Amino acid sequence: MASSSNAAPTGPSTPGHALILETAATLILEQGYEAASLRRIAEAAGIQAASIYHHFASKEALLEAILRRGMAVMDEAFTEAADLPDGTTDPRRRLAAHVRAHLAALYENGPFTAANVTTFRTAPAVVRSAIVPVRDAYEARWNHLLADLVADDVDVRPARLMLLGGMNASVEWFDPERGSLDELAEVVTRQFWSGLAARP
Amino acid sequence: MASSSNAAPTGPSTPGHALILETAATLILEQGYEAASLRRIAEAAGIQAASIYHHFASKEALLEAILRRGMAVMDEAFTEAADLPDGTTDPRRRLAAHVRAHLAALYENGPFTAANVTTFRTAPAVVRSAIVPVRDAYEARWNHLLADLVADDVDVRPARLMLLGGMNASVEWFDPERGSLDELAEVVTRQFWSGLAARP
DNA sequence: TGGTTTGCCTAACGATCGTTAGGTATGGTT
DNA sequence: AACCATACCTAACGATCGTTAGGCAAACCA
Repeated sequence: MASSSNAAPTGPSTPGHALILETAATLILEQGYEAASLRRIAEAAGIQAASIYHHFASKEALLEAILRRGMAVMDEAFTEAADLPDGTTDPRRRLAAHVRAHLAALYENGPFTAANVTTFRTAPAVVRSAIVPVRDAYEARWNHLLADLVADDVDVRPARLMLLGGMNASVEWFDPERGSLDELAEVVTRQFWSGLAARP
Repeated sequence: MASSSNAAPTGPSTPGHALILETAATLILEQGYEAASLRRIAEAAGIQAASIYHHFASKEALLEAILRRGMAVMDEAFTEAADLPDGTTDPRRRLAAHVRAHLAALYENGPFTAANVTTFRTAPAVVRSAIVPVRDAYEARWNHLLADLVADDVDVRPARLMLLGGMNASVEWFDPERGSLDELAEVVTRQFWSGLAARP
């Protein structure tokens, strides 16, 4: 294999390149990968469909670039949440910071992260297997975090799946224009950490 | 309007009709609505694409029938879980029964319920708005249940969204052939009811 | 037994899909 | 001034899409 890392090749990042990427991510998020045709993406970006091929080798390559960037955003958010301003070790605080970071990535960084959540499952096999290791790495970071917060003998994987599943499902109902991201993060954290029974 | 209820028209339910429905649900769940073409569905069912139109008016009508049936399955499961054998009123028991029922509907009743989870968001607007009231009714039942289990002044809606989101997200990783549904239901219930902090 | 309905078929329609070939204007390099 | 890569364009390719028209055989009803 040519590379031993999952690092994104980032790409040229010229204005045209970035515009296509952003437009495609928006439309794919809204309509799904198959329904968002290259002609519709091109029209929304103000260019011709064939011009996309100057920047991306295929529609699948375009999707992979979108998903890869979405994962990169989430990974950066996790990293930033990991070093709290003061050297806090309070488990609930640390959890809250990462929850807030994941939700922020989902809603503040354009459609890249959200497209990751909604499109991955039905993406072409080639694309999916290219992204799988990146996904696994991100989920492993969550596993390590959660394992760090609770007793040693707890299997945190089911809890992680529920937490990420619950947060990601919020893209179906949460509107950052109408609701507060901080409130959402607080509700999610409280529910996940203390459960429903402990609710005041 | 012709009807004032959300009841499913059930349909003729002849063998051919049912086979198409089941085959289409499977393929749409696997590949998504757009990617699952009528020709592929027909081939998997052993008929010709045009023959589908003898049973369904359009591809959209086919999808709507699938989603409607999925919702019906979930609704029945909820109803059955509502009357516990003994007249139990223990909140956690009641919650556990409904969690188990929802997960069972997701995994034991073919691809109809799962297709509902994965396909709804990007379904054609006509189909989506036809299903929305059915969805709302189901979610309202959960709201009432949860409100019944906790103190009166608690807003249970965020908790419900996280619970259903977490359970539905399990279709991306849980394999009923390999894992126990009862165990999954127990883990979900415990996590949702008591939170991570209370975990032994 | 003749007529009608049911359940599928073949064949084809126009539209749209991802993709390719080849051209053109622009802007920097030598 | 000659050159060349960049960033788009127009035009078209074969394939596939949802859908329609019309036929044919078996089953049901009179």
